[in-house]
Amino acid sequence: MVRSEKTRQFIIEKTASIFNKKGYIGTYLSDLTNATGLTKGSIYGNFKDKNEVALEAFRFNYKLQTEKVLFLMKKEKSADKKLLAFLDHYKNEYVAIFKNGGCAILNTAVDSDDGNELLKQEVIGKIEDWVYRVVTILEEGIQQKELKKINSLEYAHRMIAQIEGSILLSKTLNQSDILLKNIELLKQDIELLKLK
Amino acid sequence: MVRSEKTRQFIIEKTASIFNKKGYIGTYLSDLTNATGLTKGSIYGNFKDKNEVALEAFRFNYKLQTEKVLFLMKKEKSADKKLLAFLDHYKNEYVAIFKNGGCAILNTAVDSDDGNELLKQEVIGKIEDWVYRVVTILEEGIQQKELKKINSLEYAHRMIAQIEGSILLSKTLNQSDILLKNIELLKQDIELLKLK
DNA sequence: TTTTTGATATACCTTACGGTATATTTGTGG
DNA sequence: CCACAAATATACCGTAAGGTATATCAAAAA
Repeated sequence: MVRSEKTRQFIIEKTASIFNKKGYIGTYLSDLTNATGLTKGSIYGNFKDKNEVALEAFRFNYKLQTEKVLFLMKKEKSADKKLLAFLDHYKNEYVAIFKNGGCAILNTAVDSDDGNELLKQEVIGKIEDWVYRVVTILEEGIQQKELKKINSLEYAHRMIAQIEGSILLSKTLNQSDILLKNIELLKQDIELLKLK
Repeated sequence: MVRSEKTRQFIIEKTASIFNKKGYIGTYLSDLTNATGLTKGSIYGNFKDKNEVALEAFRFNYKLQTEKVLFLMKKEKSADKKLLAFLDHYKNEYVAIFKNGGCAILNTAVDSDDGNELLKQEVIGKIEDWVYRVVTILEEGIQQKELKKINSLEYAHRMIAQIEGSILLSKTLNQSDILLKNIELLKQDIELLKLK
């Protein structure tokens, strides 16, 4: 019981970045055995199929990227501080994110857009979570008279789009300043949202 | 001479959207033969390998997406009109783009980020072209006293990031209004740039 | 019309993919 | 410390991937 759960976790940890870099089809079982040092038998003893590994790998990558920032955001009390903490996260963590293959949501969304329906639904859910989280912060900020009245859903969509697009450009062109500058601009936007 | 060029073009046309949807590794030779009705022998008589087909397919997809809008932009004289025409393009063509598998730059950038170096260099070049084009329009507009003075490279990066991110969100969530709204916001930004 | 050349199809090769049945090993409760 | 259950490794399967050598066919030149 304990042993199998450990191996399962071990496999996920060791293969998550590979899935993020090479995608579902591009990651072969041989990649999984090489990365873990385990055999196919062992992997299939812990997972139903490659799809299940890929799904858990995505969940792991997502958690890896969000756990820290969610903690930091919870510590902040005001809406603007929460949002600024969120944006700062990319400034502080983009090197690690890039080393891990880039934003898991971006990669998996594109990768699963044709074909892997399970993975696609999972990534849709995560994006919706993300949008919901930003919207909630904005709404609370508006209600607390901390922020100007805006359409918070539209604002969230725009912000997230800009972040994802910036990651794409920065990573592809290998120019981290694009991401850093755009994050800075988003932070300025937040400042302009503040009431007092 | 003429015949082979025709077949080559035929193969590219028939397979371009498949590559855009399924990616390089995910598109099999069987997809190519099925889509064209030709045999592997015929395909390999016209292309060195799958990589070459993928490269030409990307070039075709890129051209398909940009040819029309470049023509429309050239017709406009002022910088702001050129940029608005460019933005309107997404409003008018997103259905066709989505049907073709989405933005070829976005898909190919993510797809080739690990592994396919040739394709990656090609997509980098196209993004740089795109950035350069926007920067040139902005610079000319500034020089002609049509637009306010801004850092045109940063402006271009932000604009492109927002477009790509919006396409990603819209396509993944199947909510075209996200793209449409963000294009509208970008158009408003352009209006604010105008001196007149 | 025949010849020749370029284009396409056929048949085949090697490799390795995802997956599974079975044997072996390892850790743990009695 | 032994027996048993759970976990891992071994050995194998069918399929299809990318690619190629060769045969056939079609079109244009002689």
